[in-house]
Amino acid sequence: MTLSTPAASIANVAVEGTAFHFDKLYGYRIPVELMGQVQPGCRVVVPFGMGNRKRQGLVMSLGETADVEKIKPLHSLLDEKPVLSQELLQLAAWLKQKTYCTTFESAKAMLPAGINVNLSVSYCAAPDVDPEKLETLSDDGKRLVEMLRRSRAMVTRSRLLKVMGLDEKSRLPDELAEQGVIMRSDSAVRRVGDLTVRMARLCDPQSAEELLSGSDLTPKQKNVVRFLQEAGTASIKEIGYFAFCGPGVVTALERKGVVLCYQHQVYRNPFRDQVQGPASPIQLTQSQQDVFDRLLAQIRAGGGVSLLHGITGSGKTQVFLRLAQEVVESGRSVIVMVPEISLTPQTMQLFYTRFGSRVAVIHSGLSLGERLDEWKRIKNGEAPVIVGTRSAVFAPCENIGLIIMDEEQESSYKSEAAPRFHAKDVAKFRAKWHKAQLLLCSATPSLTSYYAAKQGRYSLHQLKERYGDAVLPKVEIVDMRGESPGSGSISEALREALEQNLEAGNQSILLLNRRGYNTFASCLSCGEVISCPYCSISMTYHAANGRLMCHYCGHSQEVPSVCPHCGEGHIQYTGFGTQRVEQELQELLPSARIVRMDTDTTMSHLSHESKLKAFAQGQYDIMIGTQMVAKGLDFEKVTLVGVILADQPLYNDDYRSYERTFALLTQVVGRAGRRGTKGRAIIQTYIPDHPILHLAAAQDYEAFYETEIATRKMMLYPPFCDICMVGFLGIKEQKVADSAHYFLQRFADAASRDYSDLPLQVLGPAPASIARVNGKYRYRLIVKCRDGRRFRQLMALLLTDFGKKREYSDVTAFADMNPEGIL
DNA sequence: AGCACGCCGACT
DNA sequence: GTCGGCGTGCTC
Repeated sequence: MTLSTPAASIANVAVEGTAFHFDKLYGYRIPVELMGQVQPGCRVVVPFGMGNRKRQGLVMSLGETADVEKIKPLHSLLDEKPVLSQELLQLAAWLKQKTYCTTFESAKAMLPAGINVNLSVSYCAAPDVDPEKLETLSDDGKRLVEMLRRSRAMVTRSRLLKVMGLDEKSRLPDELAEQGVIMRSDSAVRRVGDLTVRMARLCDPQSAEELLSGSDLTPKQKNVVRFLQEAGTASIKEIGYFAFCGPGVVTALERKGVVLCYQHQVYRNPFRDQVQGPASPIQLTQSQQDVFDRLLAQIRAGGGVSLLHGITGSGKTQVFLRLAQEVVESGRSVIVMVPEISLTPQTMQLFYTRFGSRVAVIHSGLSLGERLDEWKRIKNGEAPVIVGTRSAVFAPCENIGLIIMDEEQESSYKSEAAPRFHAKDVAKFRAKWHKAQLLLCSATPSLTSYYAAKQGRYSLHQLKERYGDAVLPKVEIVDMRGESPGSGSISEALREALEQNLEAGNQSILLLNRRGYNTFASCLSCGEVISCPYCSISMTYHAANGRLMCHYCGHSQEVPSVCPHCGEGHIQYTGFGTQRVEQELQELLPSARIVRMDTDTTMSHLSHESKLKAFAQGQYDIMIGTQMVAKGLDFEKVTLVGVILADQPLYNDDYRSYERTFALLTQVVGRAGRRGTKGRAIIQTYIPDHPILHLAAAQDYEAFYETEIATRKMMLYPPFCDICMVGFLGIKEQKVADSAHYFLQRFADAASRDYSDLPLQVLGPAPASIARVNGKYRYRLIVKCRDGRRFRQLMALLLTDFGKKREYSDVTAFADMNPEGIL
């Protein structure tokens, strides 16, 4: 007989709500009753910290341990089947390393929000409490116990505190629970339930006649039996409808053992208004066919990363569809990512026509329930084609053959909240795991991707001809300095072109860059611009609700009648809003039917979609709007595109502003004249000599790339380095600034000692360009570096140290690798 | 972050 | 002498 303690089975758990500096896997003993059921990828509830508060966790792995002493048991198991596969668990661990978040945060990004549980705490009165003990309680305590006794049921913590008028952080209920006068219970409540339907059938169809002739059943019950005899099986709802009875009758029959009821899970259907049309065979042009052949060969040879550079209108989508078809036929899944929600319905439609219900869609516009259902369909292998935005990259597929990322340069593929990942990196991880193909596509690839392709790290494919007989539009640059002052935002040349186009019965698109076109409210007397009380940014006037809104925190307020600064004068709106341009345009062309597309009005995505549809059907002549008009679907009758002012984006103090401007102009210009007719594009600007405008006008990506890559190399910007932004966030500005300096100090120390081998360059700390958001001050540090293992080790160390620093406990620090927009 | 433990001052 | 401040350390 040995004296050593037997090793216990433990689960290594990623716990929710840990901070980065104490995030690790915590070991929990698996209680006997859960033995064999707890698997990696299952969610659990665990006691955490000295208070043993219940927290959600995710089992990352199983193991054994000898020191049974300090280990706690799991509280409960939330999933019978793992919700994350081994692959996604590994991905979660990798994301933590790569993006400096907690393991649970990584995992959370992979799960549909609806699967999440709310760990709620509730209380009820304890039975048989010694009345003497009650006497010792505080007044609030007595009141609380009395209240719980009266309600005689479980009361949630939040409701209890509200009714009692206590603070959210009050410890009173827990203290009372410790004293045993009330009882506490932690339970996990699913936020969204499965949508199930109660179905019924006869237990024994043979005996139906017997039952009908007998007198055991009431007339209504006999009706139900008669109906089920014919129908076989039906939902309770259907029975109610056809047998003319309420659900109670069926329940009674169930009790008598006549019918059998069961739950049937149905999926909510986000395709409600999609039509599965006739799928005509895809005809590829010669160059499309060449690209297709090469990509297919690559997929069959075990995958890799490739970049498809196809000019606008070259029919990339046709190639996607054919590839997807091949991959699905070989029994593997396809993930198709698009940058914006407003593009999902159109892409979905294309795929839906071909693959029907085997397509699943994932984006933030779906309800929680819909997302949950789509997630399940994918997990059950019912939907091998997934179309969606950034989060679709985490689709729970088992066997991926192809991942397509359309418009790969788009900033929406980068997450700006923890986990701060880029979907491209995640896609690379998954493609490698599955030996799948990652296909990046764009008419204007990011410099980084094109560089990688030129270096031979990605295979490069080009589509240089427009599809069909479409030709590239003729582009004119209009010098706005030549326009008579006060004539508004539309030049004579543009007005004329719009008029001609209108008379010819063709459609036009006008692009406004959002920046610089906000409508500010300012005071005529003192000139003060009204700004958000929580953020250092001007408020924008919204005609839709007649209020001022802050684009950063969403705060909205009435337009003040007197200036809050000088106390008098009149408030006036300045700037050119989309509304303003629309109005101006309407005056110039009274007969034109104009539709406006705004990204920032509080319109639902549904109305975006219907507006796009109406425009496509020719119900409008001119569409005017921000960025998103550049990315809509193909409008056949659009032959003129106007860019109201192409200056603003060039002045952004971001190293990528040229890249973005070039991409935007190329895209919007490409909208003109897609079939047959030669299109025309007019770019208005105050800086007509700027080379970027001419490169965009010429649609010459190659030349743009060459000039831009030279600058990047000289100035040391990506792809020649990585940029790591360290952000500091807190209420007290001085504290935030101090903490940033402290961090820099520690950083410099490490860089000159243990990490002197790393090539590093640090800028800052400086207040972020929007120094205050939501009442919190922000400072940032920019680090030029190489995102490698050593650097990540250093950054993780520094963040961990910072987290432990008590002095700066009210400042949060985070790192964001290659952020889009440097705040 | 959130909670318990522990070592000093103000107070019944 | 005790209640309660918040500085310090830990979270299986």
